[in-house]
Amino acid sequence: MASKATSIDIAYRAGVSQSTVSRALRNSPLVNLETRQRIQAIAKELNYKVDKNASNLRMQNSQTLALLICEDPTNDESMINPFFLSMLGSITRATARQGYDLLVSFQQLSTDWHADYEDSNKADGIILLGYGDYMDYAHKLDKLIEKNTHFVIWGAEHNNKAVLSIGCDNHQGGFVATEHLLGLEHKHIAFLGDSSSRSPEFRDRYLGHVDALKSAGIEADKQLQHDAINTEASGYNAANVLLDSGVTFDAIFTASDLIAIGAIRALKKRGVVVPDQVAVVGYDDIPVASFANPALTTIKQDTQFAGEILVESVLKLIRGQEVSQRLIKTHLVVRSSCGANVEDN
Amino acid sequence: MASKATSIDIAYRAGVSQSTVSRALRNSPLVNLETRQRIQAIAKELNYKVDKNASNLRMQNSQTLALLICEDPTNDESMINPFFLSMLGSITRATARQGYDLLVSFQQLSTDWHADYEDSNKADGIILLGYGDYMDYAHKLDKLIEKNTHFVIWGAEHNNKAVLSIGCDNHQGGFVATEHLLGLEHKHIAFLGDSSSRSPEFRDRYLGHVDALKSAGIEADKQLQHDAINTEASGYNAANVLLDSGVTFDAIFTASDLIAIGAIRALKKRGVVVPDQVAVVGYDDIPVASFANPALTTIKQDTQFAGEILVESVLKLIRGQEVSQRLIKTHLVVRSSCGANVEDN
DNA sequence: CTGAAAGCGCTTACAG
DNA sequence: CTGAAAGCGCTTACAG
Repeated sequence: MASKATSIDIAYRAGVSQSTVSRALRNSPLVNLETRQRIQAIAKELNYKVDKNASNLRMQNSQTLALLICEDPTNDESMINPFFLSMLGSITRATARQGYDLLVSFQQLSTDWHADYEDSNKADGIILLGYGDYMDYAHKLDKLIEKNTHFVIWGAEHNNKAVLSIGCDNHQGGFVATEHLLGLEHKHIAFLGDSSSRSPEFRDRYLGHVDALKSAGIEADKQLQHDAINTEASGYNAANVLLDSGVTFDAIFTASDLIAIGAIRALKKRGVVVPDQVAVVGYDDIPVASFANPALTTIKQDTQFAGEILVESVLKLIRGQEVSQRLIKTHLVVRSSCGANVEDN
Repeated sequence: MASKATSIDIAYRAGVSQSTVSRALRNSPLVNLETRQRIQAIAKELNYKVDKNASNLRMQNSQTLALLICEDPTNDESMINPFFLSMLGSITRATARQGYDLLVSFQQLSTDWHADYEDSNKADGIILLGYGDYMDYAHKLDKLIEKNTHFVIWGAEHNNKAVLSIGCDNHQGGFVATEHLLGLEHKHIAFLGDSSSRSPEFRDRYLGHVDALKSAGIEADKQLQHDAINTEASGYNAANVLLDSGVTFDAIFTASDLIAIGAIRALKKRGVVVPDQVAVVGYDDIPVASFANPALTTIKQDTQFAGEILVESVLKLIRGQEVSQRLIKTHLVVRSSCGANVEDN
């Protein structure tokens, strides 16, 4: 095949200048309608596509967004957080809908970020997805701010007010989940998940949990909270620690579905029946949740909507428009692991 | 912040020409070592990054690969095939390791492809991931070939020999799965999944299944095969059709894990105990497989390795090197749904 | 409405 | 070892 057609080739065939071709292809009203259509027809015939590198270089933008997914270093390579994957899907679609391309990259928190996408003019803005330990990369965010990078981060509100974060209302999610368990007459509700400021999202879910208890006149018992990171194995371990502690509990609210699934495995292994003896509520509504046994009652985050807001927000940032923090409402998905419903599965 | 530093800024500070800066930054031995280091230090200080648009325009390549994930139009938006997601992870990593960036896009089979990535110089090559109906996009592939695009497609070997495909050995996978069930004394093994040429991967799994039966002296019974596409719902329906048919069977081999999970749900609903009354083996080893109840015995495709081969292959294509079709071996993962193992869960 | 020209920020052949 | 210069393929201000 001959090498790619350029605007000069079209100009030659159309008998006009290259400038006119460029204008016509961008559908400029400056160009005579007839000429414009003729040029567009030739472009189509030659299978011409504007060279993005040339165009971007000239326009000084890239019409591209970068998505950085920062994984927990503890997760093994193949096991990507399913929640992120769901977000990835909706972000990709939202980006495409806005006429942008999406550069995707997975980053270990430990390693140096290739966050130079914007520096090298490969992307106009960056979306950060991370569930991990915020402390570890706080200084990296500072660097981004310093460099005046356009970026949004998914998750809890950040200490640094210059960081724009979009996230689900974790406090509300924790509140609703616990409220649901309380409504089912559970009094001793354990919480499995990190409650420190190192995991702001988990912490907010915990605080929502505590507030729901408080509303019911129950004081949160620190003995019923055990740390866990977002993996099945960690949930399994935390549940065992809880069981070994000998403290009485009739329900568990976990900071994530993965933790819940691990906890259920631990309970089963000890012969504890879910939900009859212990009710379990998870968080995220990952695909596995509905296939778990029993099917997991959980808090659903609307990833579809979240992806749209995330993309819309970076775009606003890029355009210099006003943007603000935003909390997305979550909602409860009742299945059978909480004992409220034994229809499914 | 001041606008981005360019090589001219560095040249000015270093008291050399812009050409020398460019050479120094690419670490050319042509530049005096000392000068080179001085220039690199200044670049670092200024936080300089080569402008990719300018560089790519000049070099006529983009150091970028595009990944097109073509979904089944039947799947709802949020439910992306988990197997693809796993591939996405490994492809992203393999791409990064090779110093390339990855542009990701989801495409409905129905709509027109934005497969103009390479045309517009945004990507040097394309990786196509699709589990769907090959017929539907055969002519789109023809167009890609015609345009001399560098692309690899994941999946079964393609009729058109000009198409480079990399895939797992579906025939072997089907053979091994069936062999395993036969070894467990199952004689009446049903197959759930499309066996037509419209789904070449499913068809190959079916053919492997048939050959394994043949090796055991069993003639495949067409009454035991029912079509299903790659969704849980379709598996559920197919299993019901099978149950309604009244034909005897003691095991089911499904063309995918999602189908298996749907089938198990149908069996449970009818009071059929898995694996005691009917053994089930799936295909893919998606994350859900190990959490299913009972945990799913399945055929694992090594997505890590597959991603690497895929990336390596497009890269070779781009460099004009020799590449050939390639089949990746699969292996059996024994869990409890086949009755061979009741340890887990 | 159209064309000639400048320039986006690089890389590299050419000349020294 | 270094510099001046051309050129990658566009977009757009300027002049007509």
